[in-house]
Amino acid sequence: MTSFDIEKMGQLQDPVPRDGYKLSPCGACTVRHLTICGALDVEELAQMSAITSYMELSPGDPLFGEAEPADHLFNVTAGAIKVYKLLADGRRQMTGFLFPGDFLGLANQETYAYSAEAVTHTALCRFPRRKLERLLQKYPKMEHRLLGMASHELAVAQEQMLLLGRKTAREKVASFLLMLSRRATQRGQAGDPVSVPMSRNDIGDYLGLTTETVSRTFTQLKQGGSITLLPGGKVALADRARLEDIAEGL
Amino acid sequence: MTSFDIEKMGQLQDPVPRDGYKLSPCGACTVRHLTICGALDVEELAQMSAITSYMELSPGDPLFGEAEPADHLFNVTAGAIKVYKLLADGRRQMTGFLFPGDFLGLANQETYAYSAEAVTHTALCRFPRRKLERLLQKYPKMEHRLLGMASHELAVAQEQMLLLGRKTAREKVASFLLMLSRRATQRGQAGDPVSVPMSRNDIGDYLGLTTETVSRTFTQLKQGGSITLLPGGKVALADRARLEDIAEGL
DNA sequence: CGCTACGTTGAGAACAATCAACCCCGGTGG
DNA sequence: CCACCGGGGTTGATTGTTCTCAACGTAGCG
Repeated sequence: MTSFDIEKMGQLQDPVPRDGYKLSPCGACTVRHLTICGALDVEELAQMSAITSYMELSPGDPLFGEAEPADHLFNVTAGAIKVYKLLADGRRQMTGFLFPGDFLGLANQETYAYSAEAVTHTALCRFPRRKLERLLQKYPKMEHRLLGMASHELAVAQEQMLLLGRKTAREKVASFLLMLSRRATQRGQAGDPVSVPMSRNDIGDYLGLTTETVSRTFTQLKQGGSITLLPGGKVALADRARLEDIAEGL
Repeated sequence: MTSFDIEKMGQLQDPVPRDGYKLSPCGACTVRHLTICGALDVEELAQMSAITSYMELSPGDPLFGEAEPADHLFNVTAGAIKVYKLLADGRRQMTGFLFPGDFLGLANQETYAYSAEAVTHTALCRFPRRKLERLLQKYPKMEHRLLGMASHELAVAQEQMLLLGRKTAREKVASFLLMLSRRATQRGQAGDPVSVPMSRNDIGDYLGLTTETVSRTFTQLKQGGSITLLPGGKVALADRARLEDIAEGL
């Protein structure tokens, strides 16, 4: 599915208000302040709108693949995207999960360095790379904002390296749940029962573990009283302080 | 040691030519094209020079620590820097090794997100953050270049996540040696015998392994005919094609 | 009403960690 | 001069966390 379908929005995690949506979607965007568009004045926003198209993805739909021409950049407005790299034999490393307000598609090369695929039903804004670059050139403020976002991504990536290289399974899972909770809070969603929309297998590929180990570790944290597993892919952080300690290796 | 000492330069890996060094060091900089300074015209370069100071570090000297105020940014001009994050109990994850032409100190926060320390005798250019930011504001071209560098760092970080999360010890070490070789070539140094200036322990902390496993894996690659260990911390890539295959998991 | 995908749990295997010994080299001081 | 010391590197024996292989339960869907 690549066209914008207002009727489906009701199913999304973060429904966008209908009022004036088609004419000025950015004006109604609830996650604008989180992303590159948050830096813009009215005129700039109008120019962004002019080059933006909208799309939706169903769970499992690919957004783009590694080594494809990097012709577009995207902003997630609802749902969740997973981003990953593969080895020749199929081993997969998730490099990130993206939620509303997150930006993706930055590529130094002419091709994407990773693949992206929808986790849930997802809505995105799409910007043609060439046109966005012209805009960045015209409005250095936007490029400045983008640099800030890239710096932040870099810090997150380094934190993830620490997790992958040096944390135990238990520490990894605790860190993961806290990360999801913090990010949900940042975009104004519930941080305590936290929504965990991705599969155990996806989580494993994000944490450098197998499905089975993730499952066992959830069970272990549950039996230790740190978390409660709720229906609908929700997890209650029964003892957040304890989870924080576990995540830090204490 | 924090002052620039021209007499010591002869000991460095990448001696900087003396001609006109003190007056216009940037003009003589051999790694300028690799970094932010490569985008500049004469006038801009003069302004960069005006805010730049120079420093040297001996092996083991700290450059800055995690959570310190991020008051400066740096450019490595000779030697090697290691960058790492720590867990409370001392577990360490190296997030990168920096060589001549590499840039460090980008921080979204007011504090550094990691620690940096010299591996070998190292020379750096130092830029006060505030002053550099003013320059970036004045010359958007510089900020554009910086965004390109940050995007590249991000791609490198994702590759490293794939390594940490999904590669075996053997694949990690092969990937590491090839990475060192490629980067040496990029900055115009020998790519085969490749210089490996850091300790086994540092390598382990970079690859998410222990010293012993790194050592054993070197031995194994040596006995398999893929590499030869040379004196002076050099490694010959006896069978590069085979190393490439190993690194990719084939 | 099966079928499939996902999650959980168990048993055993494997890879890397840990604990330990030893070597080599360079520096230091008797 | 040389014995001693300490750090880094290598190798060996053993342990242990996580992976692998396998079975089974459950929920959603055709």
